[in-house]
Amino acid sequence: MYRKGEETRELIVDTADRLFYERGYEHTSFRGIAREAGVPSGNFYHYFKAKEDILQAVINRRVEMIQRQLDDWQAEFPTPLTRLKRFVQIARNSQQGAIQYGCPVGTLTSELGKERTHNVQPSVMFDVFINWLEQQFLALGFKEQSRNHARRLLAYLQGVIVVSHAYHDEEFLHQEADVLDEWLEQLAASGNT
Amino acid sequence: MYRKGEETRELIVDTADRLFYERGYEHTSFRGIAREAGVPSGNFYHYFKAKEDILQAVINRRVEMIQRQLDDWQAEFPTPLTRLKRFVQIARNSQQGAIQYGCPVGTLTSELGKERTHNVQPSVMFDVFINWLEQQFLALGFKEQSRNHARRLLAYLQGVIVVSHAYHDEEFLHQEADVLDEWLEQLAASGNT
DNA sequence: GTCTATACCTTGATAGAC
DNA sequence: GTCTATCAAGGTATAGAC
Repeated sequence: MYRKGEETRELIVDTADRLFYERGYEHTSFRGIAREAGVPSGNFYHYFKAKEDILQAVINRRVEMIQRQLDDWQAEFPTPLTRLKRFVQIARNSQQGAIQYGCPVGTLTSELGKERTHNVQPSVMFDVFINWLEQQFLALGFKEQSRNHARRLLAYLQGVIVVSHAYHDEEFLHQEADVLDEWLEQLAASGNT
Repeated sequence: MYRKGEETRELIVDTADRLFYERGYEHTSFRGIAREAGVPSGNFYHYFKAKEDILQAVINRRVEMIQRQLDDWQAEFPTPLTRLKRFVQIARNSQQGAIQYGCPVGTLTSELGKERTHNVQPSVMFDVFINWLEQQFLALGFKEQSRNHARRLLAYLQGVIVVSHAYHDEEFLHQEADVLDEWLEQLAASGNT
């Protein structure tokens, strides 16, 4: 049963999520979110008493969406290799966003990592990916190396997006996604034996 | 012949460089730089008429320092392979900074890449690295693939630093530096034949 | 729950005395 | 060249009428 209040709250988190991605956290103001969402800034503090609370809500929202996406892929793709390839496919699909704004998770994590004062843990977004990737490598037959493979795959993709974003270079993004696909196929072949 | 003014200007750029790294560009204020440098904020505008001018000065300074470093390595290490390995060594040496604040070049590039209004090009810092790395791969016998190898090496290292920074994990940084060293040795062996 | 008005602070930037 | 005083704008945050 949704009241008006819940809808307003969701609208605020939606808008904040988008603006944090497009402008960065520091560069996004309370008033900016309020303006963009069409919510009077005074009304804001009924839902979030500090800017950091919105940040936490945005991170929670992203974690949920990522987990939902990964669960869907788990059901949709039959083998670990096809699932891992679907993960790499993220880069190709989100090319517009990645080229223009970088990775939503990576850029926010990098930005917040500089601050020592706040209490949020942006790395939980990475955790969801790494845990899921680890499961795929375990299913491929890897043991204690699975987590390393998972982190390496995530790290490589992060680096590729950082460089592609810096140069606004779609071609490099696609090219390296192909390289990753090849690497996964070789790894899958060696892991099964 | 250095006047007092030149020294003050250098002090400002030094301080801004450090604070942009430790806090990020948006999170660093004019007054913050002035306070930290011990220069009255009013005096500031004698040297830089806008915040973006300091940013440009900091980027120029970093490009010069990177180029000087790479020139030194070019003279100090006799073979392309040892030079490439020295590049990877950056990650191991700068572990404290990389773990705490991320890569000075990567984080600034990611942050500024979101903004569409300013006129600075942070990717020039990447250019210096990529051009130098490309020369090393060319010297190893690679042809048109050299630039790709250079970008891939840089991208991988960027990604590793992003993940290490997110988790404050020195171990992953060292481990992946070892992996990169191995990759370089294999590549060098295949390139010479 | 909603919205206006506003308090209080810091920001980037300037004018002008020394 | 140096420094104080100050500006307008925008930041986070709050009080209180509806």
